[in-house]
Amino acid sequence: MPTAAPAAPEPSDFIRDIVAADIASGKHTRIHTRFPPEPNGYLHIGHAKSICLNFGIARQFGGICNLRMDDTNPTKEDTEYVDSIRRDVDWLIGGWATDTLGLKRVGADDGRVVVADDGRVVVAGDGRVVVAGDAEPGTALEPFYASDYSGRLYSAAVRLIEAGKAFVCDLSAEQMNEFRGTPTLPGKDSPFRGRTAAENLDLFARMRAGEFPDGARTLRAKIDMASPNVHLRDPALYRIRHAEHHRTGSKWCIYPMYDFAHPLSDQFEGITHSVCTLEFEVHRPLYDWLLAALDLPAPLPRQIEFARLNLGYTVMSKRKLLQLVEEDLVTGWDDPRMPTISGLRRRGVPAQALRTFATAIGVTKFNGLTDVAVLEHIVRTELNTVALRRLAVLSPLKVVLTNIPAGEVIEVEAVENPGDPSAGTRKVPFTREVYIDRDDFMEVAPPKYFRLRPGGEVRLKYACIIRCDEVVKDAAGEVVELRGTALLDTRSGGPDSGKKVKGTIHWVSASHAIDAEVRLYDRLFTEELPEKDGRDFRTVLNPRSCVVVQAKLEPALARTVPDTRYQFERLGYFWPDPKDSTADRPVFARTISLKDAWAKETAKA
RNA sequence: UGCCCGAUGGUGUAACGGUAGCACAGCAGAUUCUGAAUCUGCUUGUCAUGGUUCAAAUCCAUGUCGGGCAACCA
Repeated sequence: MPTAAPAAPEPSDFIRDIVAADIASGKHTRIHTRFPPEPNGYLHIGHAKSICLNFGIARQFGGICNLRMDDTNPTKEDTEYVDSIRRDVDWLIGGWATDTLGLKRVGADDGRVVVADDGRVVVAGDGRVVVAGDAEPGTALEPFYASDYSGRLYSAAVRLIEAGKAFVCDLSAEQMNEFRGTPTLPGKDSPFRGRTAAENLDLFARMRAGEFPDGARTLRAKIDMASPNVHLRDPALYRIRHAEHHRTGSKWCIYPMYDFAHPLSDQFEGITHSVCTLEFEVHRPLYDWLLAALDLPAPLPRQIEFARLNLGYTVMSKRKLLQLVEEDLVTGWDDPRMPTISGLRRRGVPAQALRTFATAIGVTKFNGLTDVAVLEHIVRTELNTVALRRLAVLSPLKVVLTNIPAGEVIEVEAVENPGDPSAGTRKVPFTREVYIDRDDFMEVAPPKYFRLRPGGEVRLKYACIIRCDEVVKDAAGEVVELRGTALLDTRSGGPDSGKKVKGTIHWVSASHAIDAEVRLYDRLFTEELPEKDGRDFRTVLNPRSCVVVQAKLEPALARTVPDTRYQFERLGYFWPDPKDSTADRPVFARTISLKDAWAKETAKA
């Protein structure tokens, strides 16, 4: 295994500045963040940014980051998503922040996370360690679930009612919309706003008991219908939903809203910094109001917002990704063209590359568009250091080297990784008949073309220089074969090995090559902004986002090592598709192409 | 047009009242048994206008532009 890159300096951003200041001022003596996805879709690279931020902060400040399923809407959530989220988080932070992953003992619920005398985080009243890295071996751990807090959330709502700060409202959804006013016009008080605490308590209990149908009543905060912030205009806290919840089953028929459940979940878990995206900025006054209204003890969690990731040549919202999946525009959530974490993983992108990317793009409140070239560059850099070099021909053109006797096998030595001598070398068979890529031969070539042309010479990497003597065509005039001479004295290590030619190309021995399907992935969309000016992103799908070819590979590729990345020399980084590749029928996926200065040159012309 | 937030090269980000830096992209060259990698060099920026100050990207005011907010979603 190559040694890890030297430890990068810890990142710095305005959120980490706040965290550091809160420690310096003594406001907090420990740091606790959380990553709270709703299990209604797969995680994508935007979530990766958030994961790296939240776990990165925990790591940097010796704290913990809880994984919490924000599952307060039974109609949208599913255990398939819970499982995928767990997998993706484990993979992304594996070996990096696993020690900071906050989980809880399976079944432990309604537990307040507190710090014990020895500094360990435990669930109060339970006493069990909940940090994954600290857990006793064999302890079954699971993420936190907002739905586990149903009981305590309900109690908090009751207290709010008792304090006269919440009321049961009989307005329908449409009526509530009318009463809310508009951003420019103040709203009107609900006619049910004046109900007594006793009446509210009774009604809320009956809501819970299932006496009313869906939508019949809500529990609302009593704040200010004239507030310029519409989220403060007596927002709904609980709604009636007679629905099966993926976790609590039919135990509850009332479910808390995000604005009610989230700040309280944070507080229950002892979260110190609740980091979320910009669209929740206007919710922050409500977040703070709720914690204050319940008179909860300091230090209270603080919500901080940052800009979500926007990446070129892709779409990012769960809704659109779901659409791609449901309309079979891709093969699934883990299609290697998807910006999902599972898609990127299957594509062959290392977790470390995603982490490096998350750090590289920074954290601010500016809503920008990140150039996908940054991601591509980081993936190449990461792979370049670890990938084993291999020879592979994607579009084979046979070359017969007439001066090599049929049946003779010349073993040439090839380096595994030029940047890592310890990776060693391997033998590659070189014979009379080889395949080269069609791109590496031109019958009529421009002056700056360095590869093979009639009468020209080129070096076969690791072997020797060859000369093209004859071009064989079929009836249609297509080039079907080349015949040439191997200049054996120019062999690597041979007497004329120092001879210079402009070009060096890759090749495989025709008789030794193995056949394999190779999937050449490219950007999913042809436009950097798929939805620019309101256009339907489906109209700019890249028809060449997955090009499948039958390739000829050097024999060493018959045996691949799990989790190993390969560079097909001069082409790009590849690895066996973890789902579809078998020993009988190898399937390789291109993670990313190599930079191609020649392609750029020809594109200019 | 009510409230909230933001604005630094093409893109993303740093500079926390004192030399506008870094990365990507781009361009030019060196090197190369990968037209990769590596190495050199270069181009390009503080939204505008006022104000405070010895000194402003930074503080203040106004404007401009961009984003967010009116689910019983999160």
